[in-house]
Amino acid sequence: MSKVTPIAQGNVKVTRDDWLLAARDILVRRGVGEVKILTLSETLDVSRSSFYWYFKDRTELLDALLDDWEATNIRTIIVHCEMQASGIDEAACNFFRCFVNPKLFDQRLDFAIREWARRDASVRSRIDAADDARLAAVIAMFVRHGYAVEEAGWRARIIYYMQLGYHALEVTEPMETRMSRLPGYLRGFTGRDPDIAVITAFAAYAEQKALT
Amino acid sequence: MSKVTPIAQGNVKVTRDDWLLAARDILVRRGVGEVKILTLSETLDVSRSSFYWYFKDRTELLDALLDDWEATNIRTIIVHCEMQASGIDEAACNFFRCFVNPKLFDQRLDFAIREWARRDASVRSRIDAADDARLAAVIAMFVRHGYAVEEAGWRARIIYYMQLGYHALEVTEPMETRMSRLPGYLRGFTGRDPDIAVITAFAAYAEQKALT
DNA sequence: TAATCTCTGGACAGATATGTCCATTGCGCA
DNA sequence: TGCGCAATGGACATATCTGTCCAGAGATTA
Repeated sequence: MSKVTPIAQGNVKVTRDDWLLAARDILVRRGVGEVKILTLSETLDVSRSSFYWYFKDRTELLDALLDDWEATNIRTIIVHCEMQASGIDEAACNFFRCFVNPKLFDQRLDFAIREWARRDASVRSRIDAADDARLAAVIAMFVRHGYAVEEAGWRARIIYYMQLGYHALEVTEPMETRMSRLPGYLRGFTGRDPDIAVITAFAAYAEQKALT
Repeated sequence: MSKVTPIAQGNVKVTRDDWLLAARDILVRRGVGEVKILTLSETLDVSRSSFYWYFKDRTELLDALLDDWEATNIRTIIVHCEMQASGIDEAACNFFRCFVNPKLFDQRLDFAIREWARRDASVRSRIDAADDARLAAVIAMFVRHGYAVEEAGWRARIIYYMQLGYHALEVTEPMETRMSRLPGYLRGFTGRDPDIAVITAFAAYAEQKALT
């Protein structure tokens, strides 16, 4: 009687995706090093051996996580840069909206991968390729709106770096505080989303004429 | 004869600082998770027990690394922001020079700490405090050069984020490539240092009048 | 020379991972 | 109802890392 239903409450089967999701959660919150089969099996309330039915070994799981990341965080940015837009301001807003929407682009996942890359050369080269591809898309966006390639490359780097740095901080201050820091001439834009602050910062910058 | 001189070549004593330096090296290159006493003892070619003479346990070593980081990477930025300067451009250059000089500010160490913070709340609060202190110094710099507090806070964030993002990428492209991407009107500034590119980018931006 | 202090090596115990093997459960289907 | 297979649990072997204990090597000092 003490072992009637091992699959107690949920009675739902643990799928490959469950392992993957749990792993991704740990990856994001604690880093690759903490993605351990033992830990995952405990959160899923399943024995470790079950893992080896779905995956050959830990490496196969990690590879799947990388693929998952590429699907989420690369294509999205590129697509958003290529969206139809009437002017550079609108185009830039497309870009930033995707960067800022956790359903489209998971910045914490992105940083978890960056950390991972520091100790794994193959991951390093994959994220380098990702950065290149994204940057190329942003550059193309500027070029499409009339900037010379040289100038476009420069501007693309400024906003891309700025956006990464913004996320690197994992800014957690409440919306009101952040809003109150905005200069008056930007506050009109900020009704919708706290992170729109970054968008408007760039939009204001982009409005400037190139220096000569 | 097989064990004559255990302390083979160097014959130099392993000091507490040796442990600390080795640990810091691993921390920067591989992350906290890889800072292991066993690994360190192997690189130092000494038995593990020696470690416990200098440190109570692994935690004490990690605490020491945190203190080391605070001494290196916080005070420096603040001091450089407070340096005497004739105008905002010169002041900003002071700020960026320190950010860019690995002897004054180790950005890889900074990111290693950020990664660590993701899985340790106490580290999280220390790096949050560090970011606050640095940002406050940059804001003060702008204020000292005539910007209103609100505007200063805004500008400080833009350059601080941008600088972090620049480092997040661990940019490794050769100097010529990077230089060739600079727009002509900036290229005049770039004789001295590859990373001056970032400085001039900001300097150009800072020259702009506030929008109204 | 002898006593003392600093530091190190090696043995031991215990915690935490990974991966393998195999018996067994329970669901879908003939 | 019973068969077969997808999926799981539990035991086992092994690796890696931490921390403790203690004997003892070397240098320093009395």
